[in-house]
Amino acid sequence: MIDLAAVARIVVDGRKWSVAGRPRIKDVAEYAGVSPKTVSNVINDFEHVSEHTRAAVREAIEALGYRVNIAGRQLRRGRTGMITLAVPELDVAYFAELAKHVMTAADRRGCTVLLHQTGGARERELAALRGFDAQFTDGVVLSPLSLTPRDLATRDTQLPVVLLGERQAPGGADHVGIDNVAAAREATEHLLARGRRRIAVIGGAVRGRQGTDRLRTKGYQSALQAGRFPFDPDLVVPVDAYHWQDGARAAAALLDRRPRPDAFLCLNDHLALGALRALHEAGLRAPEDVDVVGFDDIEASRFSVPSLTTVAPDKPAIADTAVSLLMDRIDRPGADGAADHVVGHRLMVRESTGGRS
Amino acid sequence: MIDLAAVARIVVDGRKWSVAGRPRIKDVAEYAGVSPKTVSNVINDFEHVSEHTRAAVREAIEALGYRVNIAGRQLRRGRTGMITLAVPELDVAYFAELAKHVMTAADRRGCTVLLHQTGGARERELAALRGFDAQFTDGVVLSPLSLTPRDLATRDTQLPVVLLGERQAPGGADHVGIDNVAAAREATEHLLARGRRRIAVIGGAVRGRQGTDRLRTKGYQSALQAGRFPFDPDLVVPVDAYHWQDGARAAAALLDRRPRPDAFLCLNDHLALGALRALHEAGLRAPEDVDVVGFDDIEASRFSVPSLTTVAPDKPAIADTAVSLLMDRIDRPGADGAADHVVGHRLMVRESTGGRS
DNA sequence: CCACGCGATTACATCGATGTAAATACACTG
DNA sequence: CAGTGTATTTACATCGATGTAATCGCGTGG
Repeated sequence: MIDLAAVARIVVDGRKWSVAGRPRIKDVAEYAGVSPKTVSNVINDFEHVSEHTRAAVREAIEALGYRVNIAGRQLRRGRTGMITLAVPELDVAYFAELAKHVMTAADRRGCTVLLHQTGGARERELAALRGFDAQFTDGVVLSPLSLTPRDLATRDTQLPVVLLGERQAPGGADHVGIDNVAAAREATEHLLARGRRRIAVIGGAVRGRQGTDRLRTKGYQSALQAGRFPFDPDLVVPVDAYHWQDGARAAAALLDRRPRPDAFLCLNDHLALGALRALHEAGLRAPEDVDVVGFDDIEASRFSVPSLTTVAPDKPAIADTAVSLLMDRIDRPGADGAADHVVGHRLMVRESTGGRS
Repeated sequence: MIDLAAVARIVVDGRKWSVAGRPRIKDVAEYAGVSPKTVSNVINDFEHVSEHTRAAVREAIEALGYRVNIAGRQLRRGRTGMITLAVPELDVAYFAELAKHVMTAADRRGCTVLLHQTGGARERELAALRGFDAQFTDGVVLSPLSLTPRDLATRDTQLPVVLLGERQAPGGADHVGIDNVAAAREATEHLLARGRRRIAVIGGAVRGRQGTDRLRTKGYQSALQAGRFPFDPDLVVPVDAYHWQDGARAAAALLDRRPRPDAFLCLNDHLALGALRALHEAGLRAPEDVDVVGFDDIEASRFSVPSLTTVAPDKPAIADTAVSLLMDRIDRPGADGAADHVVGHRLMVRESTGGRS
């Protein structure tokens, strides 16, 4: 095959241009009457460049509409200015909202986000730790579901990683999340305070997953214990996934039990919204018959009928902290041990547990 | 500064490795006892490589855990294997679901998706057309809100682009979408068949935006016209954005009118779900008091209370068609005029207009 | 007046992969 | 066995940007 780049170079306005129609650093250099390196120096704010030359180069850049070729820079520098965000599923609203915040945070720091879905599969999470074959990325923010602490311990430590969700292996990698135990405890205490005594946990301890479910279940137990209420393991029901339908199914099954549970602590909002739906189909209502609480404070929870009481993690803070931790790692590779950041959360009391809005 | 690459090269198992800890094509070549180019030939399935050499190279790749450096390849080939998907907002469920499908479709074709949010701002949509400065991407799938046909006409045609949503400029760029006029007409006819006569359009003709709203409003009018019902422009209410709260606000205002509208045709599901919420707050119910219809068939619409009648576009088909069109453009740059693909849609009748599920 | 120092600029090599063209190996014909 | 043709393999240049080290120019102190 022919060398496209060489052949397709065409002459425009007396100058040569590459195929893509983009001027190269060399073109700018010629236009400005300096060497390519000097142009590079101007671009990268090297200090020893005279004001005069700097102006000339800036003008040339402007005139030609030059932009650095990232592939070239990356090849030379080993950096791309791109980070990867890997979440289980984008159509889980929490992750979509989180992604939005991460992209905003990254934008602010002048870097681009590559988004990946893992589907919660261990294989794909491991791929994320490797940078997805495409080592096009300087670092990874990963929200794992199936990763084991061992996976983390044996990972290639060359690629900076920040984990979201449950803290996996202490010291294994930087981590950002809320205090899930405390959050679940508060939610449970809220239900207990409202007189609920048969509180079911929907989404507790998902099979084969190392998510936040264990921590939240722990917080639930701790609230019961603190109030000297009995813990009934049968009330902790696992689900296959964190979607509406899983919540609806689990709730429907629970509503058939006698005595009937009087509250659902759902480990995310989708499950909770599904549970609301199941209540509706069973001819029951929240909060009159059953209280429902969720986690994540996705936008839908504010507008459902009834609106949903939920634990609101500080999503902007999670995103911001994660990105900033990651950038630190990228800038200083051999830095000291892993950090563990806890961001705030808040229980939003809404109609599904007797709130007003 | 020192040359990191040169200095940090360390010896492992008797071989040299680059800083990133990754073997290069040269390392594989040495290990296999062939030239770098031969390794490249194996990687790229060049036909004239003997079975024997091929096996040896494969083994070397395996043994060293080699992976191609995309920056190097991109620099040489001018291709990244990455495409950009630019949508207004990820936390609008429709776009999140669409993104999921686009990523799946791209994955299937062995390419990676860079995701961008435009916020619907013209500036950022234009940036998308340019490949976001980062010319890291081979092509762009863009779901525009504010772009004018003129923007399209004057765009740099070097970068392949596929548009989603409303067809902008015929011939300006490839386009994929549903037949919005027909879809809105069907939805309206459904409401008319149920005896509704004062059908309000929530989200009609958003200010300064060139979205699908105009087409859908047109379909609404055409249904009225076909049934010889009068068209009342006051029933078409614009919104600021396509979020729950906008739908809730618009619906609340409409419910105060006398005579009260007896149906809401909402131009997306979020607006519709917000409208359901407003009904609830006004002590009214769907479908008893007011019918509600949405667009997009997001997952939430199947689980809301009541569940939402909505127009379901064939999202997998949209994503698949868009990606495949884009890949075609990328493979054959100078190809003929722009294509215009219409994919299917279907009215999902649910509880909010008297359906059963 | 020259050596010296310092800031500004440039030549050159390099990052990793691959297209081109040339070289080599190999088989087969006459 | 020379000659021709085909199948494999390789040398080399190149994509664009930048680190290193060398060079250039100019002012200053001895």
